[in-house]
Amino acid sequence: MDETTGAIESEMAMLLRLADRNRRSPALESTLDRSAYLVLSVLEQHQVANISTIAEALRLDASTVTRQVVTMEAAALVERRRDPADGRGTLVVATPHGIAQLAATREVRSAVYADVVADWSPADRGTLAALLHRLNADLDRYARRH
Amino acid sequence: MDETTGAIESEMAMLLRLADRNRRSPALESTLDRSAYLVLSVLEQHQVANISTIAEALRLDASTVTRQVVTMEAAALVERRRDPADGRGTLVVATPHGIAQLAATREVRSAVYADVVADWSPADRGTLAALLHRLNADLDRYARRH
DNA sequence: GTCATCTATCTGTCTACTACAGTTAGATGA
DNA sequence: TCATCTAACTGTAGTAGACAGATAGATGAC
Repeated sequence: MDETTGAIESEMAMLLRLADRNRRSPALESTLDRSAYLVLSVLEQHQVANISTIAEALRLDASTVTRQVVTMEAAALVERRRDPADGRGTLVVATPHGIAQLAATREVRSAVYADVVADWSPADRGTLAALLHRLNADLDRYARRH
Repeated sequence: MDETTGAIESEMAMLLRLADRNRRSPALESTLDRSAYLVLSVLEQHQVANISTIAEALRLDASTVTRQVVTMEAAALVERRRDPADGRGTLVVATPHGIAQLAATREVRSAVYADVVADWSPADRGTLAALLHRLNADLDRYARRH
């Protein structure tokens, strides 16, 4: 077990804590909560998706996605329709309101991170973004293998 | 709003999701959960700490720490005593069992991350650890300012 | 010394997020 | 056409956390 890996682990533990704390930052008040934000991000890429596609993209249990989508439908962020090609399936699409909320939330959240890394050099920010991207890919691979 | 900041934001959103998912990885079964792990990490540095010190270190509400510590006491991970210098205060110390569990949990969690970044170069791992450290410091500053 | 005020903790209550087990309705192949 | 498979949904439960209010102990001005 090398030093660096231990450091990554402990930084990650603290990062998760602090990022969770940030979730309740006043800046994010009246924006989408994380689950709706992620579901709409998936819909942005797929246009239309069924429950299992969303669950798979976010590594969530389908029952979790069902409930999130039901809540989001009540908030008029998405619409649900029966899949004409498969009567068991539910097709989910973002509403214009959902799309607008996604954009607004993304704006606010990005502004928060812009503030957090305000005095980083562009090069460091680029490196961070790249390493996080790679880390996500590897975490995803790990989750699939286990 | 520059591109890179937007990328950092979306990578962070996904990172939080995937890391949360990892929390339930079979590898972590029968190790400390995140809250106990973090509380014991704080105690490792302070030896003895009262509730507010722990809350402050982890940016948690004191009521949250109270409950975590009560739970941990029931699991024999910590002991609580009345502060002799201040009858309102509660001093918390790790038990030998708590210390052993912290070490074991750290081992397992580090091994998971070792697996995740297995094919990274040592240089890239070092860069990741350093940038995460810096990001944590800046998130912490952000949380304090807002 | 005593009282008003401050502070450390604890309790009550609530929310967000998620999983697992079990049910149901529709699809599908022998 | 029936056994089986599968997509989604419902019931239930657990973790992690906040905020508001209660309580008991500390402290400073007088």
